[in-house]
Amino acid sequence: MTISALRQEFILHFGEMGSRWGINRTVGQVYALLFLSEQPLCADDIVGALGFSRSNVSMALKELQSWNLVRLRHRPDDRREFFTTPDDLWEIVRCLIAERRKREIDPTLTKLRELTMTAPDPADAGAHARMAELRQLIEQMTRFHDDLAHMETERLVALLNMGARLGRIVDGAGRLIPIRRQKPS
Amino acid sequence: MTISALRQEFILHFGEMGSRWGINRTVGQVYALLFLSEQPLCADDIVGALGFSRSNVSMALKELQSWNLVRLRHRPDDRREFFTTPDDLWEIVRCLIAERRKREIDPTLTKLRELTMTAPDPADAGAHARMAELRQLIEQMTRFHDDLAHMETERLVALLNMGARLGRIVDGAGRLIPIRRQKPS
DNA sequence: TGTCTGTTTCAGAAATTCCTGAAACAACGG
DNA sequence: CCGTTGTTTCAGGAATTTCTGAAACAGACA
Repeated sequence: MTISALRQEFILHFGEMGSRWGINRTVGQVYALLFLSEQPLCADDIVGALGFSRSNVSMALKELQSWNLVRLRHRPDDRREFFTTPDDLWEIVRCLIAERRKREIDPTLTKLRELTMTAPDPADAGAHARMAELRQLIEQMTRFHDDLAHMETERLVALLNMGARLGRIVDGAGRLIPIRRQKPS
Repeated sequence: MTISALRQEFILHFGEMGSRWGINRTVGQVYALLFLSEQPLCADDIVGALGFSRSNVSMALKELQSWNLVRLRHRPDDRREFFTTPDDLWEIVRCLIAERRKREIDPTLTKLRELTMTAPDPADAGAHARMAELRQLIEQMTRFHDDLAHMETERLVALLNMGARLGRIVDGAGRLIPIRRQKPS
């Protein structure tokens, strides 16, 4: 399979960024390929397009599935598995945030709870307090994320687009300020 | 230097999580140590506490400085450099978000702009459109982040604490709904 | 200038992660 | 039961990243 220069460059970029994003080159490239592809692709399509080994592609697909970043499709009279990415980009963003939280935040929160739930040894009072403070902050942020995660995309996007205007609904002391309907968009 | 079991466990955890967070074990441990420490520490203190080589610690400190996660201190009549983490956790969160954006998002945004600014070759229309869509979404999110980054912490925390109630200020179609002052906290 | 105290750089050793090809496995149809 | 088609596992080689010790560097001061 041959790939246009435009696609090629996008795919290579995702491969390079992969390590910064906590995935590897193969996973990055496979994802980029699927993201751009109009039709679902099977593992061998990907091997043909990117030139990785079959097993490497298999691993990459498994990894992407564990991230919930690809959807599995089947065709009638075809035993092969075909893969796509969700069309809705916001769904992708939600997945990314949820997975990163699961991998990068939750384990630390668990550890912090474990470490701060026991009574503080006086000699460690400072460290204990600092951990408790961190734990509290992370809990506050994850609670907020839980709230947003349940919200419909339209509402989220509306909030997003309010941008700086959001700040106007609370005063400097964090109290709610009554607002009036703005110009309807 | 000897370290209590509580601190030890926190530090080791940060070391292990380091790779998931895009830093390495040394950097993670050094950061954790500084985070817990009541006084500023110099490089040799860190070597003594963690047992890494002097040069490794030097590299780690440089890396932390590039992330803006540590502050440099000097003592009168002492040429050594001492390091601390900011006391304000929200300042740390801001740094983290800003730096991750710079490393993980901005390069991709640049690449997407580069790839989508040229007219689409008809054969690539699909891929071009998908990239444009992604670019637009990222621009929307970074614009939002820019807005929030300028906001004072009190306001941000207030918004954070509103959580799900935030959703009530926009209706399903994304239009602003007038709200009344809630019970003053 | 020489030495003392501290930081930085760098080549290569050590450790880790990534990738491959081969073999094992699994499901299906004849 | 066997062959066909597809997926998964795994040992080990390749590549990358991390870490170290030694040497270079930089500034202060006698």
